[in-house]
Amino acid sequence: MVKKVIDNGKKGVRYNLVLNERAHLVLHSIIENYIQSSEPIGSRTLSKTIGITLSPATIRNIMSDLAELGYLIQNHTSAGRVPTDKAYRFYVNSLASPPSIPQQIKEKISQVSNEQGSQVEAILAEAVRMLAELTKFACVVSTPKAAVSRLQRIELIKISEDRILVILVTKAGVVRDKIIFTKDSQSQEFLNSVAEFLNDKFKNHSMQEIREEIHESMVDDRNRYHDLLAHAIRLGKKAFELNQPGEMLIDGQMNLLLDSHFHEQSSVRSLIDAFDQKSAIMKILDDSMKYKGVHIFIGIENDLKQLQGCSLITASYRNNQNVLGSIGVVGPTSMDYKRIISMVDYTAKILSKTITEQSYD
Amino acid sequence: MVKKVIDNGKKGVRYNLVLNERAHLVLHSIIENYIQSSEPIGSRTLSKTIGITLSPATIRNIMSDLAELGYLIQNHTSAGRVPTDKAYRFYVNSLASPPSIPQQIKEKISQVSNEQGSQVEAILAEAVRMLAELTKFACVVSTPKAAVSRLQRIELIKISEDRILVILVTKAGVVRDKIIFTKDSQSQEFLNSVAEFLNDKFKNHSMQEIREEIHESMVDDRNRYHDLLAHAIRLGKKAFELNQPGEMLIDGQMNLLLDSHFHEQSSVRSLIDAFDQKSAIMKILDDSMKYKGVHIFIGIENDLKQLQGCSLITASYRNNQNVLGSIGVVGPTSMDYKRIISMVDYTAKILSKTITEQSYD
DNA sequence: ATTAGCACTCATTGAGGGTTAGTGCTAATA
DNA sequence: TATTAGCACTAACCCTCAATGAGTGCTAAT
Repeated sequence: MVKKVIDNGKKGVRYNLVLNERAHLVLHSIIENYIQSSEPIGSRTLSKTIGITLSPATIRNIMSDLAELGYLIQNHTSAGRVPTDKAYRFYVNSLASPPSIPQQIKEKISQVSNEQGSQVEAILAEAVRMLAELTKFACVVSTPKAAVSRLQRIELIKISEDRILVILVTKAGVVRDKIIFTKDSQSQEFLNSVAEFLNDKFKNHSMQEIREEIHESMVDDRNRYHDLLAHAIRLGKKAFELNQPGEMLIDGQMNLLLDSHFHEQSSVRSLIDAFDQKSAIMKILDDSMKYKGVHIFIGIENDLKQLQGCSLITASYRNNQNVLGSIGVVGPTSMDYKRIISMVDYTAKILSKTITEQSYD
Repeated sequence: MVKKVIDNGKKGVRYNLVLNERAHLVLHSIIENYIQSSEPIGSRTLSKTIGITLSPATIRNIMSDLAELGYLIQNHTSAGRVPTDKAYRFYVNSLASPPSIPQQIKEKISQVSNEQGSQVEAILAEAVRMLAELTKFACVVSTPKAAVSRLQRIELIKISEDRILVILVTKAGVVRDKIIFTKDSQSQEFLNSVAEFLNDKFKNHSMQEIREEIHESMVDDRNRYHDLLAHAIRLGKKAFELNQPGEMLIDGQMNLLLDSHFHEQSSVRSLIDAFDQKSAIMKILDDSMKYKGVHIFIGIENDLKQLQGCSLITASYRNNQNVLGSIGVVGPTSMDYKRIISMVDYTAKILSKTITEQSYD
């Protein structure tokens, strides 16, 4: 491991692995140039576009240092330099929190579901589509986690002798339905009573809480002898368990295929598979819900192999009470971070606002 | 327009524009070769692979005739021949109704939702995904038309002072929900009565019928003075109107992009747009519901410009009572028709079987 | 009616050569 | 001592050109 010493500007004082201001500027400039052109940046080109006057030779020296420090690589001896993932990390860290965003884009994003009475899923679908259209990359959004969302109402509908359709409406405005089976057939009237009972008892509780409370009720022996209660517990257990794993909406996958960065590589196939499986990307979105504001995963930082040529930019959205989910953009590591970050950030904000307004409170 | 006369085999008798048996064989062979190799077929190659002994020169003569009749084209003078859309039409017409299908594939398709209690949408999603995986093309399926499906149950849920969540469960097993607005706030109890009234009156009626009956009730002045009835009619009108336009599920679009046939052309972008808009493809699926069994749209036969490089193979699925929707494959005109037709046909059959079993009757 | 033979066409491939954008190193310079 | 000019060197890119090969259409022989 080579440890290169670079002058930090102050005469006589030297630090290991610290770049001076000029080196920062050069690196910054290389990255922005590369993001624009997608072509290796040479010393000559750079000396023209960079603000200060600096000869190609000097730039070459600096570039050589940056390369040794792992910020740049050369594809072959006589080619320009290309930023590494480390360089992009440096770059995004140096960006001020969400860069400004053109008014025009703002207005476009704001159009996401100003229509009254849209369901949450529809709003999310529209948002992810809009974001894909604006960014020209693939976009994903996770639907509100069932576990944290609060019950608005439950309905039990008898659809055949042994099947009951359960409909759960959450405060966040999501409707979920599933079918459960019973051995002993119940009348619709009885089911209505059971549903009413569950509504009374669990309205405004989170799914997580409900599951726990039901579990507690089950261990309490006394409840067994109360017919309605016993059925309510038994059906409730089935109704609230295993609320299907968090869903994810995807849009604009096509954009990636048409993007020259991916077109060249043969790794397209595996990238698509990653999207098909969903679970891995879902995990990243879940992760990102922990962070406040925009969060960025760059290339190699992704656990998932197939995503290592990509960067993910995510932001969580929420209603009054909870963080509900996360929206994100998947693109090449050399994407225009400033632009995309501001879009993701703003979209998440609009999403939060819209969903809060539509909440059933 | 040249009218070529070809010997039909019987000495001395000649018909206009009728191919003799040998010409049929040659055309058939060219098409099957081309489907396999995707490369222009030359006379030499063909004379080797075709069953009967026929010199390249003879084949050249026949090919020349076929070209004049519009079954083959040459990209340039010294290239082999390529089948036209007309040739594919000839080919599929000559195929016996659904070709046989390997047991292995059969079993795979049969796995589509043997899981109990799946919702129709989930079954369709699984079927379309399976078909995309097997065919390696893009696949689409239209969800059951709301208009023809019969009401199993309606629920009205008050979610805020001015919003009511309507849930419609159809016999076909589809759950639809939407939000309607009211000016005058009603209690949940009252909504329950209204729902009960609507259930009594309209259960087993098709959406189409219900809309008509409601319309009739509205013009009957006497109903205005009955409070429950008046509300039921008013809410019912909103609840049953404009059941969102038929949905369509898509899977495997990526397969098209990775397919060499499309990769070459620059028309990929417009094809994607066609999928994004959905409406045009939806229309074709709707069309195809009229036909019994498999139906095939080849290249130029498609009204939609963007689809003219493609063939669509569709088959409708149904339950006991109605044709519900249509499932289809979109691929290049040079697809392996035998293989795809059998798969689409079998998938539609399995789909019909599964959905009939899951129907709420 | 069929086929062998021949001249011709055109896409594809690979080699050679010039051009260009880039590098690293060294010596001169401010 | 930091910066820069100069120079030799590299490798991708592009152009041209010739050889190759799969294919054709036409004509004459079978």
